[in-house]
Amino acid sequence: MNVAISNTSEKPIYQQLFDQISAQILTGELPGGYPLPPIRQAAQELRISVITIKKAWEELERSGLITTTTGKGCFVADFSSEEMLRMRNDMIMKQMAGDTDYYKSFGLSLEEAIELLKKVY
Amino acid sequence: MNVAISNTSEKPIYQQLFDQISAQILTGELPGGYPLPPIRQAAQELRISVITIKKAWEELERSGLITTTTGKGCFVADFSSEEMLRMRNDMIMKQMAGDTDYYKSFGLSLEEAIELLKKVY
DNA sequence: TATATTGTGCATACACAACATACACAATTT
DNA sequence: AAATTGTGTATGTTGTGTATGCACAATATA
Repeated sequence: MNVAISNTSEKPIYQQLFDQISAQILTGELPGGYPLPPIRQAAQELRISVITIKKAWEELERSGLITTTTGKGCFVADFSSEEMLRMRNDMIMKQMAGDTDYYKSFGLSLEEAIELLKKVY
Repeated sequence: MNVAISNTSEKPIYQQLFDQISAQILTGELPGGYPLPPIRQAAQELRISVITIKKAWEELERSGLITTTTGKGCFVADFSSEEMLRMRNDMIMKQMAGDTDYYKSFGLSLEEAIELLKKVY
């Protein structure tokens, strides 16, 4: 497991975990069937509580990205390349829709948004 | 004052106020010298507490967008068109930088980002 | 100077993130 | 079959930050 959490971030730790792992799953970095580390081990490695790990894992399962079985563990779900690409773009566009609301409130046009995007990307 | 607050939003009320009013100032919708409504009046209109208004106004002053004087009121600061445009783009780009971090975590390229942006804008 | 109007400060209620610990279930070993 | 180990789960507690009401201080104006 390769994640980095920031205690100074304004985002909750469990959401940081969810964001990073869901990205790794949908980019294929974590293949289908891959076993996530046991929550105790993950908690110890990241120096955080078991419950915070569990909350992140819960969100991942709710999104259908992993399957979890008591006594066995948590495993990355299986997807085709097409499914993964579609899910990735869906997640990004959903986020983007909220982001652009903010830009639009300043009267920013699509062309201006693209220009600024090129600058910061 | 023309603002709409959502109690179901995940964003704090004071931040919703800050976002909307700062946008109205930097787009020229609220001209320099324009008097913001007294916090009591604003609180009554929006059905929220005086303190929440005050917190939003505080952030606006901290950003240099308004000046506030006890006993007198709060007034929109004076800016040239160039200053306003620059401040607007700065605020948007600052926000955009955080937004793109999320996109990049999915391995999204600039070209892909622009394509998706066109779809959702 | 008196009075009304404005912003400010303080103590509190509430929601949620994060925590330590104890529990229940499943797989493996003996 | 029973014990043991490993897994996720549930309970209760603490801390941080949003939002609140009410009393106070400073300013404007008559």
